[in-house]
Amino acid sequence: MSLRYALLAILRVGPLSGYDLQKQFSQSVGHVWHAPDSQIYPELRKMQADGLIEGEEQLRGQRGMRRVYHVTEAGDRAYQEWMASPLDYQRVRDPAHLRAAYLENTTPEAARDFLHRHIAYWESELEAFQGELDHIERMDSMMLNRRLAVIPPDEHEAAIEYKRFSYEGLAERARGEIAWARRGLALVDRLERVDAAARP
Amino acid sequence: MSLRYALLAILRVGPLSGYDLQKQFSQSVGHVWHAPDSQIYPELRKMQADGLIEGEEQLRGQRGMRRVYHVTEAGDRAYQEWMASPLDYQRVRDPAHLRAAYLENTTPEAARDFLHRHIAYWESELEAFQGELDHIERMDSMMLNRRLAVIPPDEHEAAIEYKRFSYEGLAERARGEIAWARRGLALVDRLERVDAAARP
DNA sequence: AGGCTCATGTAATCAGTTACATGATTTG
DNA sequence: CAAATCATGTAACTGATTACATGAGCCT
Repeated sequence: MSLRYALLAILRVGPLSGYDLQKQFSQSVGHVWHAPDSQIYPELRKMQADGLIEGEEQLRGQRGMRRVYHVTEAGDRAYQEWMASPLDYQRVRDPAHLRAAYLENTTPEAARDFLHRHIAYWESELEAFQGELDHIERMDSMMLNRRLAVIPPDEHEAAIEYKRFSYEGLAERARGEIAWARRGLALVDRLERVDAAARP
Repeated sequence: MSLRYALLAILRVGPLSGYDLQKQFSQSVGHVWHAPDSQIYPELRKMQADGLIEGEEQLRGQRGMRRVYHVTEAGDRAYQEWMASPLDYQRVRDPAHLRAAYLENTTPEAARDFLHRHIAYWESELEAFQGELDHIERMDSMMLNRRLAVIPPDEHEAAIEYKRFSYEGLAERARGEIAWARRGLALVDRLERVDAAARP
């Protein structure tokens, strides 16, 4: 149920159309919370029905139309309440560690393949996180600048630091996953040697 | 869709009733993949319909009944195929890092509260992982011993080592989250001091 | 007799994924 | 005029959550 709060967080900075929101999502916040357009549009409608946001229809050209949403007072309150409420941690459901726990059930080749893919996946994630951190460092993140434009200068540091804090946490997790999978590869090698020694 | 493979992984070791399976789940594998009984029973029925497992009705006392499932050849094949196929990484959806990225939108108190809860959550997870690692170390894990009983002795080491590998990865992640949240607490403090200095 | 554990589910709902569907506007 | 991008959705399905529902057997 965090989707609506993710949307509110972005909309609070300033009104956006569903389309623009979706773009922002796939960039910045998308690294933390993915949502396809087919989920965003209906959710915006529901949020409007719940009074959290309001949509304003704007004409684009002759017949083109777009709906620009802004956060209502009730929406802002709901967001604040969410920020101050305890997060509900959903139960673990970790396919990678599930598979890792049973790697002896497959061939060394399949085990290595799994671990190589795990490394590739987290390396690409890490690259994305690093990219965001670079944006923050160079202050050219579209999102961040939009946000900084609407808050007083003495709050800029906090906005920047928390964003960095969040992405550094993600980057560290990615590095941890990569290091873990590399140790896994070493383990596969070692067990294969043990196995070869046992049956000459 | 990993639930059925998690169930197969446990059932492959030996036949179990839905009830026993659920118990095993909530212990060992449950740390990696949570599933409530209301999901396990229907899934077992579906797996039977798909020919992956077979259930045998057993009487318990006069009228009591239990269905003991075992993996079919087709189920074993499906499991092997899954183990050799690339894992599908579902998109990120991380409420904690989402909130962290926007902590400047709330009060220092709420920010600290969030971080304290994050630490408490991951400390309890870490304790569970450590507990499992201790079981593995002392070789008194119910699950592990069940597994070791049905595989040849020269494969014992692999079974043990992969389990350790998996849980060590989880424990490390937990430690990472704790360290990250502690740095977050220090950041909240620092920003509060900056803020206090700015408006005397 | 009462409480615990064994044992098995159904029903309603929600969140998310995938595929499909359509059309206007801008830019080269 | 064609292609890219702007713009908005619907429909079918899957996987997971929550709440409800029931009853037998075992131990004290």
